[in-house]
Amino acid sequence: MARPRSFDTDDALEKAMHVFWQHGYEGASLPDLLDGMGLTRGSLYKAFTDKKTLFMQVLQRYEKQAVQAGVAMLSDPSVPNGAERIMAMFQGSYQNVVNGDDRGCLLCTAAAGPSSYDDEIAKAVSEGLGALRDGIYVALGASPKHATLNPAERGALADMIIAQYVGLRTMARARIDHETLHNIVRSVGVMLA
Amino acid sequence: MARPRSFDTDDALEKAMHVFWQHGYEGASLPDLLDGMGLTRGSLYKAFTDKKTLFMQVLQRYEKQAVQAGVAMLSDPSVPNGAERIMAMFQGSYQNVVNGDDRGCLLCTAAAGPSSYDDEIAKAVSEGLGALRDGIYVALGASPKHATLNPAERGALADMIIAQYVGLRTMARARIDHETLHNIVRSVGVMLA
DNA sequence: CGTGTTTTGTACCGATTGGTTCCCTTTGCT
DNA sequence: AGCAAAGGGAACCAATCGGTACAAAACACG
Repeated sequence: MARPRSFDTDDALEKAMHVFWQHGYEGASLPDLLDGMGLTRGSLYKAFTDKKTLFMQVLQRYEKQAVQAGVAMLSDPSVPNGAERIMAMFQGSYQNVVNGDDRGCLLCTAAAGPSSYDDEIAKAVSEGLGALRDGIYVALGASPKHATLNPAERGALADMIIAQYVGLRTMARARIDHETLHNIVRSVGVMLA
Repeated sequence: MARPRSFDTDDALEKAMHVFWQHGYEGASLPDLLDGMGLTRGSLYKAFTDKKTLFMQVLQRYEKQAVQAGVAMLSDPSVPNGAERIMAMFQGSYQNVVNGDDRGCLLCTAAAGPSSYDDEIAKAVSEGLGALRDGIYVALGASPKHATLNPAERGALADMIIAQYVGLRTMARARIDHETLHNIVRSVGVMLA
């Protein structure tokens, strides 16, 4: 019927995700996105409506990708002890920093930023963190030490662990020294052991 | 010698702090600050050089005020059990939210924002959180259950608790539902008990 | 090989950003 | 009274913000 798109939408979205991941929602300017995605204004607006809509799609993608990866790790049956799965998640976050990636977590950055005034973003962030929390809840069920907790207590514990996770990744983004970050992970391990 | 200032510098700084607290560093525009501080561009730039310098002074003020208040609470001898002091800090943060203040913690917001690319801000944030961490460390020393920990373990535990604190306040800013926030505080209590 | 439809690139838009400059007023001190 | 120093207000600045308009280019289909 007409001229086909010369770029892959999914690929462009992936690139946009990395731009937002690094600069945050407000910190990512149109030129930043254009550069990172490798396309021009006309194409971006035709394909993604506007910056906010693009960010919402990026958030959705991040959830489907990073969050689901975390949830998968948290319900990995090849690690029988759920507490160890949770530890693996924290250690993975720390490893990211050691490997030079101190962008933190896109969701956590958005939580401190646009979530405070934009209801849509707040809702998406809340859902993403909620999914992670549920994954932790499941993992706790596979931990001998915590499986005996009643659901309310176990849920509250999952909420607390999510808070630790948000704290860790936010502090990583702030480039807090590695030793402190390592201590956090280590102490989480002690707490769950 | 010359005309004296018609506004109180300290008072203006206090007002600037609240503007930054609500909007974050990047989110606070000059007009926002001018309105909130009740002065004009000329006066602001003459007294505070520029936005960044103003923010650094605000950060310093926040440390001298909010952080020191937290540290004071954490070393309050009228509460003999240090763990209870830590709990009081978490409960205070939750109470803020219940009372309608969901601005979170200025330091935590800065951690997720400009700290990622501005070394000066990162340093100030790191120092502020460090002071709070040291306060927690001291409080743990006054907790029967934790005083026996060796210094390294106790320090690592303090680091972990700071991460929980950053997480809690960041999630508060993202307007996560009160029940979840309450669960976090409650579970911290269970953990420390 | 047109023709119609869509993408693409660019020029452009008004609004807003942080920051400067200027002039006038107000003050303190001699 | 008069001078020097500083404050206050507003006009002004270039740069950048997110977003739009439009013409040219590229493809699918008859």
